[in-house]
Amino acid sequence: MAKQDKLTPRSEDFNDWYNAVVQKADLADYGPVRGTMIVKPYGWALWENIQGALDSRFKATGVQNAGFPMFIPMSFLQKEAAHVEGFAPELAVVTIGGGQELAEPIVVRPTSETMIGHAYSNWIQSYRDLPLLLNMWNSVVRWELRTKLFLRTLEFYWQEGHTAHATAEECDERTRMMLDVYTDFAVNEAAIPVIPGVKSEMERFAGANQTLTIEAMMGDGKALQSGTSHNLGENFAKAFDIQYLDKNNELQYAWTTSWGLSTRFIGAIIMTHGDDNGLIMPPRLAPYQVVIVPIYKNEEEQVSVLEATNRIQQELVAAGIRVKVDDRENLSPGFKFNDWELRGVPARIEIGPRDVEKNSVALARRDVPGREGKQFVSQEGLGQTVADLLVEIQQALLDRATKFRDDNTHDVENYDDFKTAVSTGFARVWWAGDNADETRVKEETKATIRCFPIAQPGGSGTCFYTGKPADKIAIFGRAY
RNA sequence: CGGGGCGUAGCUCAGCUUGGCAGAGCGCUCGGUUUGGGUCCGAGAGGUCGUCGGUUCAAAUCCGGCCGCCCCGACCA
Repeated sequence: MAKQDKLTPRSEDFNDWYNAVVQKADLADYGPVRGTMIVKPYGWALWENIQGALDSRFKATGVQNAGFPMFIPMSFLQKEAAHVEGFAPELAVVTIGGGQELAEPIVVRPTSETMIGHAYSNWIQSYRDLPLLLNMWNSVVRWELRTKLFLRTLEFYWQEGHTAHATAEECDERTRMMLDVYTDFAVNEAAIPVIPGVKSEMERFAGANQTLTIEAMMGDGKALQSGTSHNLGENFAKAFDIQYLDKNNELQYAWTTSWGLSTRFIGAIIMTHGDDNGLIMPPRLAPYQVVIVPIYKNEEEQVSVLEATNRIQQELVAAGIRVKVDDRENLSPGFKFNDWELRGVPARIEIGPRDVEKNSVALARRDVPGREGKQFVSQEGLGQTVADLLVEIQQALLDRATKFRDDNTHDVENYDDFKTAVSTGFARVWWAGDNADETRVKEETKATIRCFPIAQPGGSGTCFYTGKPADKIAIFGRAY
């Protein structure tokens, strides 16, 4: 195996790097229908860890999981004007069932607000029925024209939460609460320093009064919307007649929210942390946190090395660490090192005859390549040593990503500087433009308002584009 | 849907200009060898050359239709 084709360096062709890494790291493959994706076990394991981290957070806020049909009557979509207008171009529609032409076409859900609206209008009669807090883990279908593994496929996996409330205040609070959940998850589980903020009117979800988002910067400086939380106001309640009697026996419309995070987030992890050697998984979400590579020349060494390997594996498992032992025959250790680096396993333990003799192991960290990242440590207390290292790696990834984002985010005051800024990253600007201005900026620079950050500096300034007085700052960037 | 590129082994591709036995590297299987940063040797398996038609004694190769995929644009979690 003299030379196996290497990854295209990220700096050379980020897109090519991404496509190669997704497939070579065994996360996913293309499905037979254009734009569809097969998620492979390693990729799905990552998704399961994402699900676990989110699900427990949802439940901690009182949310329960449920399942709803993937088939939605076409007429449901049409009940909310903005909603149908937004989704009509990308619907998959079933017109034949069981060999018979259907009386009414059935839509494969692109999202479930309408199905939820239907159910909630039946379930909600009284203020005592509120709040109603449900979530579902499912897949949805949107007929996208241009697709890319994890980032945009015809079908994708996600969770969609749907809540109904008695008051506008509670609704608002829940919208914000779920944004905070996503932010906490992204920062503390995925080590991705997202910017929580408010979407502009143009980027708002079809049918929402307000869309909140977490925006992340990828390794090429482009933005990725990584999770969203929508305040739907009374829009869907009015369209689906979700009404309840309040304490004064007066009929009121409910206030609803919806919020989602998809397998797109896997793309965010890949593009935030990966390097020229492949993936780097954040330890808290990594399917395998440590890989052990045993090294031996002959049978005698094999026996003692594997004995030590098993013992160490058990100790690490007992310490709550997710461990993979690579006992594949006929593959050299060097090959395995590269292989697991490509797959992004955060830490690697090498055990050879010399280690058995000296009661040590070689411990390498994925985020620091080469010799610098490798150290020889005692087998004594290895569980704790590794656990500590994983915490350190998690923090280092967050620090590095934060620095990268900050280094590539620029405060600008004029259009020329703006264009320079968005060619490599984000521009942070005072903004007082309208939709037409935003459209023009997009046409001229490909950059859009990613969000108005929740954390506003206060005060006021001058809009870089219109020259008008502005009271809020916006983050602009080119987006996936 | 507009512009460009491409369909040959599981993957990456050569062969096509000038028609004449279906190829290489990687991967896979078997045997041996090796193993502390992408081991080496040997033997194998594997293809209706996207598809339909045309030209020809003869088509992966020339001509036409269709289908599909990739990249760039418009649309998007």
